[in-house]
Amino acid sequence: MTTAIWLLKTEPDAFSLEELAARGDAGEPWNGIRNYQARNFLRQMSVGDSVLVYHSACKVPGVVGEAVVIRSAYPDPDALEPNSPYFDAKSTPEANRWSVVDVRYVRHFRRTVTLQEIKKDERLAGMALLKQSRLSVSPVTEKEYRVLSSLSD
DNA sequence: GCCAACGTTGGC
DNA sequence: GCCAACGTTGGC
Repeated sequence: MTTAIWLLKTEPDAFSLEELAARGDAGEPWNGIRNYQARNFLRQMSVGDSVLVYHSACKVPGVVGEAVVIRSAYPDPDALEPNSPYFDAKSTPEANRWSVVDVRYVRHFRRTVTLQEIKKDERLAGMALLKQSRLSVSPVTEKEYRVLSSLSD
């Protein structure tokens, strides 16, 4: 099957692309997704899918680089952990509502493609990121990916 | 820090 | 099943 491309948002104050880079080959579980639409996209991800990493709620929001899916969706253990900020009282080991995928760092873009630039570029006008600004996991088309990559050089 | 957008919850 | 109240996201 062909590999898909996704955009994942993260607040760099909480977890940045730099921190993902520091995890090396082990990668990191992309946890804490607590929105059904975002979760459903997580569940569609396959090993090898590309991930664009977007920094939100920061000085210059935008796409900062790239990662890759190294483990497809599995139940999010944090949902069952009472001390976790992501604890969900309605989830049980038998019926965990939430999923997580593991991702590994690939590269930083030479330069950040800012939200401002994305909004200005009519080739990116269809991006799910713009249509649903609060969605933290969204699909990216091949064409959008090519435009974003070229803007990052 | 403000506030618009929008998802979730819960009473009825 | 509707919808008001509430909470969260995230740009600015």
